[in-house]
Amino acid sequence: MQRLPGFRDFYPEPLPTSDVWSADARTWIFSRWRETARRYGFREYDGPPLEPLELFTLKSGEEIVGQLYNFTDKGEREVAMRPEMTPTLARLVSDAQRHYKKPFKWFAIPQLFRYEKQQKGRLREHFQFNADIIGESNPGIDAELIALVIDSLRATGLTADDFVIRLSSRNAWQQFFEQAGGKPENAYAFYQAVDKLEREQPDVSAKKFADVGVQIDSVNQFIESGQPTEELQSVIEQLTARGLGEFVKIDYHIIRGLAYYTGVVFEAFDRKGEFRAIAGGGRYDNLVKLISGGKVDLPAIGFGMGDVVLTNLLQERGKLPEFTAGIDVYMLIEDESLRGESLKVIQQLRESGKAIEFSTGPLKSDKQFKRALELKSKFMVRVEKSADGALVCRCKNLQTRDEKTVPATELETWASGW
RNA sequence: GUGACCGUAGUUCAAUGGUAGAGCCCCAGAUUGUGGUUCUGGUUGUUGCGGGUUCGAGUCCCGUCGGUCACCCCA
Repeated sequence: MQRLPGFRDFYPEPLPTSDVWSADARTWIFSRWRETARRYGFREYDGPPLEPLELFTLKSGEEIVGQLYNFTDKGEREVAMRPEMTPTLARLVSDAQRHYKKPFKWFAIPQLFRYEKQQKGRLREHFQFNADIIGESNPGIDAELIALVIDSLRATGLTADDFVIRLSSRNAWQQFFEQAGGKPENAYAFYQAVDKLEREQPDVSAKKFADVGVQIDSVNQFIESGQPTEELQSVIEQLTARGLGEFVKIDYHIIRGLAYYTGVVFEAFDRKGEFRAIAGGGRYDNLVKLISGGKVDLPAIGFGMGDVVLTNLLQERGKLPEFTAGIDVYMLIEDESLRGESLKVIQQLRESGKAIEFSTGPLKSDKQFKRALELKSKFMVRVEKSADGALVCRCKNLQTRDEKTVPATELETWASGW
C-alpha cells in the first residue's frame, strides 16, 4: 500500500531510502524553533487540523477551494484540512484577545495541507513554524518579529553566508503606485504584476503594468533605487542595533501575493538562490477585523517558515547533525546466569537517566559487541563475578577503548561523572 | 488542472527485441578473540499495473498509477 502522493513517511535514522524523511531531523528542527521562540517570549498555541471550509473561503474567496483538501463530513458539514494557520489564529484572537495584554506573541507548528500537484520544495503537506505578534503597530514590533526569523534560522546553524531576508513594504509600493497615478481599484492587479516581475518575460510584465497605468521602467527604477522608507529604515536600524544588520536587505521585488498584507513584507532566501523562499511574512493590520466580522480590530504581523525547504537547505549545506539512538551504555550479557544481575544494573542506570540498550535474549558476544558499535554507544558494560564472588562491572569506553572495572554498587556514581 | 522526462531485488544500478544480473544491505556459518577485519553460503523480482504489436517485450506502442521538474497558484 503506497502513501498518498505529496505526503511523507518519517523514519528514524539512518534512513532506509532516499524518498522518506528523517523523523530525527524533524524533531531537531522543531526543537530549534521552539527554543528560539521561547527566547523571544513567544507562547505556543494550536488549533484543529480540520476546520469549517468557510473559515478559509471567508478570507481567500471561493477560488481557494480548488487548492484545499476539503470534503463533506458525516454531519453534512463542509470541512477542510487547514492550508494555513492565520485564519485559525484570527479566530483564537477574536474569541479571547481580552484575556491577553497587548501586544502578545504567539507561535505554532501546525501541519498544513494543500491539494496541489507536488514539486520541488512543495508537497501536499508540511509543517510550518508560524509566529505572530498581535496588537501593536510600531516598527519595533516588525523588527522584533524579523529578528525571530533570523535567529530561528541561525539556531539551525545557518549564517549570513547562507541566507538573507529580503525586506520590502506594501506601504512603499502603495506610495509609488499613487504617485504614478494608479487607481485604487487597480492596486491589487498592480501588486500581482510586481510579484511576478522576476519570473515573467519583460514584455508580459510591461503590458500588465501598462494596463494599470504604470510604466515598467519606473517600476524597475524604483526597485533598483532600493531606497528604504522611514518605516523600513526604522526596522533596519533596530536590527542593526542587535547586530543582525547583515541578514537583511531592502528588496522591492518582494511584495507577497496575498491581498491582505498592509505594511512591511519580507521573505527569507538562501544566498545561492537554489531554493524557494525559506520563510515569508508581513503585516496584516486588517485581517483580524475581517475574520472576526468586525468584532475585534487589532494590528498584527506574522510569518510562516516551512519544514520542507528548510530541511532541504540544511541537508544540502551539511548543517544537520548526525542522529543516533543516543545510547550511553550497551550492556553486554555474555553469561546468561548473570542476566538477572545485569537487568538490575540496567534498571538502575535507566532510572538515573541513562540510555541503555542490550539484547533481551541470548546472543553471541561478538554480535552484541557489533551491535554496541553500530548504535554508537558511549560505553559497553559487562557485569562479572570477581574471584571473591563480588559483582563488578567492566566498563569499556568504545571511543577511547579504555577499560575500567568498578564495583556494581558504585556504577551509578561512576556513571554520573559522564 | 496542463506539459516534459522517468518507473528493473529492500537499496544503488546493469541487461542490441532473444536464459533477468552485480555491488551494498539483511540472515546464517566460519575466522578474528582486549572483539569494528576477512571469508563462505543464503533469502529477495507478476521488470509499478493493465492492454496491444511480435515467433519472442524489461526493451516498441496505448492507457493507468506513482516519481521528478516546470507551469498555474501560492502557505
